[in-house]
Amino acid sequence: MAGPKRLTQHDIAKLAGVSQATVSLVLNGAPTALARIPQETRERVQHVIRTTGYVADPIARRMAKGLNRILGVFTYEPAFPSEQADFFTPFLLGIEEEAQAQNYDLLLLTGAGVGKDRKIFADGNRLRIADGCLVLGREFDRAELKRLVLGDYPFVAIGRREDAGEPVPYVGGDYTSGTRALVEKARGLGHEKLAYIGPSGPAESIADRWNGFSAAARDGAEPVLHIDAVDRPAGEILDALFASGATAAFFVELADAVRVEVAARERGLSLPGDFSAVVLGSHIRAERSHVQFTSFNIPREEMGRQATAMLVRRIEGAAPVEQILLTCEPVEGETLGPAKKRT
Amino acid sequence: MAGPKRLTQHDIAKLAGVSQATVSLVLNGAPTALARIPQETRERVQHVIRTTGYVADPIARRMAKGLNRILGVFTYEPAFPSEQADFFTPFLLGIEEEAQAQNYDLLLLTGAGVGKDRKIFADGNRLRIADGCLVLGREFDRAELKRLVLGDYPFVAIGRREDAGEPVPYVGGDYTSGTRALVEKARGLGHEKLAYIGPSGPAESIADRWNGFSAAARDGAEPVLHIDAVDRPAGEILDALFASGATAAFFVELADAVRVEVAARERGLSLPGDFSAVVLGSHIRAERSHVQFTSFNIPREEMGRQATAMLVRRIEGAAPVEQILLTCEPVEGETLGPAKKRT
DNA sequence: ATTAGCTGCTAATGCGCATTAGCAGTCAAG
DNA sequence: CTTGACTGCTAATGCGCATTAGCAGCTAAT
Repeated sequence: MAGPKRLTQHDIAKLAGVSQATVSLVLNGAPTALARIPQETRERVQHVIRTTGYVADPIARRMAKGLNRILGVFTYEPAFPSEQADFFTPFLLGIEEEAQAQNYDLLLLTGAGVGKDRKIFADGNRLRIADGCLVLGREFDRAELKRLVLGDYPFVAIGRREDAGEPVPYVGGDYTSGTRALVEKARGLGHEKLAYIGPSGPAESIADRWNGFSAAARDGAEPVLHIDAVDRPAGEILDALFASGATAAFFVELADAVRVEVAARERGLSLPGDFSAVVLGSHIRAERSHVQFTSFNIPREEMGRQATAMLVRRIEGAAPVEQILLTCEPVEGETLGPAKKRT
Repeated sequence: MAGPKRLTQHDIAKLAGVSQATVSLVLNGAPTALARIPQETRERVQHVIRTTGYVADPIARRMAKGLNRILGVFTYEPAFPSEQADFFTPFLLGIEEEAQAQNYDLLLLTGAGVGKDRKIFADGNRLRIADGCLVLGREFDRAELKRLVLGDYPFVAIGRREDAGEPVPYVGGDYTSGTRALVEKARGLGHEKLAYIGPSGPAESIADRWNGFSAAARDGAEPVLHIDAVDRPAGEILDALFASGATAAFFVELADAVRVEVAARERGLSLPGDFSAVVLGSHIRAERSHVQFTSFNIPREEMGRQATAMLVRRIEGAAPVEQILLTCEPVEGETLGPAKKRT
């Protein structure tokens, strides 16, 4: 059933003419213990290890000591499918980088459920193979999050998360401030009637954008339109936009902005001449559109890096819960201009 | 962080007034063993389990069973940095999908060396943490491959590999046939003088394309130009192309084809009117060019899936070495047309 | 000569579970 | 009243490792 059986420390011990305990000590004994094993013996053991390619079984290691220098990465959606890949890849890049720097390996938890129905705590919960775990995904299962928070397994979320019983450790992007800055910029350019186009789900990332928008809009500008449904035809959105008298439109999704821009162009309108458009987040694939939208940047790689560092801190030092929001720098772009006077 | 110590079967046993073994049996004993535990006892145990919320520690479980259900993924280049991401992502997608289906987790080996200097057997090598391993990358280190093949650690390469001491288990793309088909198609359109533009390294993927090209070209068409160096200016390549009298150019790298096409357009030439161009492989990011080149598709996702399945077979059943080449379907494109008569 | 201290190792134990051998009791058949 | 079969459970072991206690042999100091 099981393929060729693994080498064990016992095998190494026999080959080196020592005991299993000695092999373990050579491998990772405390300095005080190591000092009592002469150079000669250590080298003999090391040599056998090197020639056989022996590596300690992570499961056993974790069993005995509780740590194995492996970080789990759990994604609520499969990480690589092409629609998702562009979303997850930058995070993974940052994570991989930092993990390597900290000398941890990454265990990609494929989850038990198929496709969309992933659950952390599904069958036999393999989570604990790793020393700790990063959790990412657009939508979190609140019940699972709560269970995680209340448990004693170290984890860090990527993306801001509301308290779930207790505060959730996370590294997120400061969408609220990013959005507010853009709204203020628009106001500075004379925009007084603003449209908000995007979903309004319970997800924190969505809520933050909306909060930033409405907070900034309230004092100075006027939100005149809020289109929730995103599957509406671009032409319809455009119509609503003009009917409302808005001079600037804030899009949560780049895709919507692109669609609306295309529709506008077809009508002979241009941005930002006829109206301004702002996207609340960085473009995943900028090259798909030839328009460089005004927006803010989401520092995904940096989020991955910092989340990883935070997780390691929690694993190694039982650090207190931290919550970090990274600044989302504005992206100048070319779709936000002075407000056009309408009649 | 603070939490009561994890419950163990021992705790459950005490609460239910039975032994640890009984708890384990109730939880997942063989039917024959279960038959000997009366309903009443089972219910008592189940009740305690339910009220305490006990869940078996998956680590200990795997430890006892002897299987980790972890697949390693080793890449010869870091997988996520953006230049590489487009290359690796489709493979990873397939791998993740199949791993999930087979209920394995993925261990991404971040590699010891940073950047280009990755080695599988670098010391501190954590390869064997996993039950088996997938190896991918454009260029393999032959010495390492040999060591892998001769060892008894289950692995599967992605991409065809020459024997290295013994046959290498792999799942690759059939570039030879893919290339041959395209050459034959060109011949059918009247192309008799063909150019081959691309490197000719030792890598199997490169060799296969060249073999397919020269085999197909030999009977019917005539290879009249072979440009190895790829860093030459596009204009120069174009000059050489015309000087040779070739009516169709076969590019190994999409990037070269794009450059040459741009240069041609600048000279007022058009494809496939003035000459035909064929790319030997699928476009990683087609949208970067507005020209849809005639080429063949590399089924990267499927390669990932099948390689994963093959690896699982080897791990679980010690299956014999398999070598699979997947068909690379032609991509019609718009750059291959009838040969133009030259003077 | 005894003690104390050091060196170079190893035996033993436990992590939480799965699994097997087997014990004590009951009951029916011979 | 003995044997055998069956019932209802438990003790014991091992998975591969980390870790601790401690043993035997030696030297230096008292």
